[in-house]
Amino acid sequence: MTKTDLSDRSKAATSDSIAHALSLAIHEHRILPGTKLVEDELAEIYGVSRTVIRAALHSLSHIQLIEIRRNKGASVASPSLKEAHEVFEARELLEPRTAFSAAQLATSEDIARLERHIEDEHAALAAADPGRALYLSGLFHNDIAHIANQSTIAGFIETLVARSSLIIALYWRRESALCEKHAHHALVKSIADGNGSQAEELMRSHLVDLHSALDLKERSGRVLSLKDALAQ
Amino acid sequence: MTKTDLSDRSKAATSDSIAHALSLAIHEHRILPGTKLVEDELAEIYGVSRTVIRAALHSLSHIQLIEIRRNKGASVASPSLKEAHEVFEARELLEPRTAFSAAQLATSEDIARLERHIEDEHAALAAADPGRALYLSGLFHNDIAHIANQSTIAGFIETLVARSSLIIALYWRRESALCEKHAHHALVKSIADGNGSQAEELMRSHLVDLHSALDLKERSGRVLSLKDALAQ
DNA sequence: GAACACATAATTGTATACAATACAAGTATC
DNA sequence: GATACTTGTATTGTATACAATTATGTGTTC
Repeated sequence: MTKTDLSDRSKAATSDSIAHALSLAIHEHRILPGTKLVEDELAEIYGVSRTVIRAALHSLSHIQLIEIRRNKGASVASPSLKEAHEVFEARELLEPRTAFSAAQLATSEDIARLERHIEDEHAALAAADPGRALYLSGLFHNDIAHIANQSTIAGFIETLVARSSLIIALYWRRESALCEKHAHHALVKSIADGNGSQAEELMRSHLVDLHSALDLKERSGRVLSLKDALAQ
Repeated sequence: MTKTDLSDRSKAATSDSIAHALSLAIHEHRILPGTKLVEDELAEIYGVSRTVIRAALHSLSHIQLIEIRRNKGASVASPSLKEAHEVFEARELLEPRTAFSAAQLATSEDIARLERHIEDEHAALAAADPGRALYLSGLFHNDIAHIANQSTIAGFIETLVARSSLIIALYWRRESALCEKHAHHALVKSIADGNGSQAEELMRSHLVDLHSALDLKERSGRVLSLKDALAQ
């Protein structure tokens, strides 16, 4: 795949589309924590000027997916262990509530979408694409927050899920992610049944489960070249 | 006060300092919801190019203090009534928890700072500067979140407090803000006593109180000229 | 060979120029 | 007189040029 393919892919890349593409790449662990994001390099990759790259990078820094240090540039954030715990504590505070509300508000359409997420996630795992599975699993949580019709809290959860992806890249312990599938399935079932307090409790235990699957050890963190990582 | 005074005030204005100045002006209701923020105008006021103004505006838009619409520019956000309720619901979910933790972690230094906030707020009210009093009251809440040593959640609360200021500008019903002073005093006392569950409960009822002081009616919303509003 | 100073390159920060878009006012046409 | 069209102005979007800062490499000295 050539450079032209990248820059012409979507006719004119906006800062939003670039931020989204980078975010996706980070979510899917194609770009790992610590990777330097050089403006010129990205500008050439996406076929725009540094101006729009800078806007995209600033967006991502506001949700703490990347870190910008003055005169030093941007790199993919690597949350400390304290931050990692904080993120999951915040999720344990917010998400059980959204699961409760979602159970009361979900339409059959919502349920279908949630089930589709689970299927897609399963397919990604089957296709040996754990990065994509992780991304889809995040979408699942975001979707529940949106079903709960609390866009403010949903926004917070979105950033927490995004940072969770970084945290998982750094501190994940378990090998198999299959544990999640059951949890998500059970959650959807209780939401479909309109059983709010059960959904709340399932979400809480699911998050505690994820939280406890983190470990102190730092991951190796080999870093791909930017161009390869973004050439999807 | 001349234009030069403004642009030379802090030698070289950075996008951060400008974002902070604008944020303060919005907090203190010197700039009201709906006000258009024109880049050229701000660039001249602060003596920098549009480039740095744009960065500042984007920061503020990420915490939803202002709204940027493509090719339409920025204006101070005016949250809908639904958003207003959401913000306070989110605060009712997060802040009682931080109050609880703060009660367990606060040092005597922290307590002193909280008491100083209350005094400053009282002084601002006495000086017939309700905007500043509101800002200081927000700082009080942010401070508690920081004392709780949960920087992730503290960040969320900061944005919620900021948006609360917009909401109060639009939907405030009561005349006197004195009700708050007692609530804040009692909160500090229970935090100083290390009584977590009492602090938690006081915070919850304080927020419910604030929430219930909102009303449907829209406020008049006369808008100052930008230059006057920012010439402090 | 290690530590330092200095020159050079790479990268980010800011200002400015120009292009694209939106808004308003006026003009023509029916 | 109402509507559609055109033109002009204000404002934002993007690219580029240059300044400021940081990183890198090379020699020199001990």
